[in-house]
Amino acid sequence: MRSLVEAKTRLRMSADNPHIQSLKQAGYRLTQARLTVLEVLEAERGHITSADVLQKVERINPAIGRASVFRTLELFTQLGFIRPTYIHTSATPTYVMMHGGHHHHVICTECKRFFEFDNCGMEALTNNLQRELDVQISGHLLEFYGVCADCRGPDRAERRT
Amino acid sequence: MRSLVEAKTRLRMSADNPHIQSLKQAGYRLTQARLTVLEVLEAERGHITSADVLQKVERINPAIGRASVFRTLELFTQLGFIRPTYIHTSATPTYVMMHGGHHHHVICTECKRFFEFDNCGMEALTNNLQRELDVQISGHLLEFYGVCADCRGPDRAERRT
DNA sequence: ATTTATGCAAAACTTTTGCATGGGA
DNA sequence: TCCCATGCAAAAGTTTTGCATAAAT
Repeated sequence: MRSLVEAKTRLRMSADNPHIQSLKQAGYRLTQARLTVLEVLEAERGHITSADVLQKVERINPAIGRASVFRTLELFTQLGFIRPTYIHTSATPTYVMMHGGHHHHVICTECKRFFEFDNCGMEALTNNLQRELDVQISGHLLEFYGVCADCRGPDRAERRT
Repeated sequence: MRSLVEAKTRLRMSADNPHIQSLKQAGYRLTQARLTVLEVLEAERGHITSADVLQKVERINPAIGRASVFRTLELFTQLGFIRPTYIHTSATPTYVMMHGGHHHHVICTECKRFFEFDNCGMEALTNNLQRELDVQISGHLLEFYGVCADCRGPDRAERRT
């Protein structure tokens, strides 16, 4: 009881949080597991592996079980809050926050660092696809792959590693 | 020996296959494991889980081991032939072929069917990102999420499931 | 009060590793 | 011939399940 209020408080009042609103509207209960996972995701700005979520959730509230964390990640994925993507390994995905339903980044294939960006200019394409495929589109993920300046070397030489 | 020739034959002569060329140029050997995984990926048009690759490879050549299949999937990912993406479950990724370094699809979040498309119009954005972030970009993945016509119901009613 | 969601712990999978050996160049 | 890549089998992780109980509405 008291912890639940605390969790809500850490999320800066449920009324202000759009994800909490969505959860409620979809008929899901505001539980500690869900609020804590949400808190962790928002604190990380949404780039985090399941293992990290697990670890951080446990740190905040050791009473929350592993299974609930996985169930929550799946629920949040279904609701479109987050999207799993494979960055470091194919064994476990990295979850990214889908702010406003979309997310864009450039991943360096060498060092795995990533750079987020806005202004993807997908509005026209979204509209075209909706019309042509008759699909009601709610969001998208756009990722670019490349090699960052650091990994290409300090002298910009295009050396092969 | 003989099987290797057979594997190459099934891939319609190595000389014609751009992936085989890339493998060679990068200094990797053309082994049965690699050629067979490539064959499976190309036959599936590149949408396939690791479990499916494992199964199909074993059907073609039972002598190829599990570990080699995973090692090959990782290698192909590094080389940019394929990209792991999350479609059905978080337990295992689905690999998509990155033809020409890129891939685009729309996934129905209800039935998980997907629709591929071309003409993403990413050239301008790619150039901008290369300049602004100083990253040498080699490819991209663009996925849209939505609900397809079938899942929205036959009468186009926007019913909630 | 009613259910939904949970925690637990085991089971079920998936992926990775280490090392001797085979096969490609 | 050389040494990269493999197969094997075990180890290491990760995710899921079943069920009694807690807790959110």
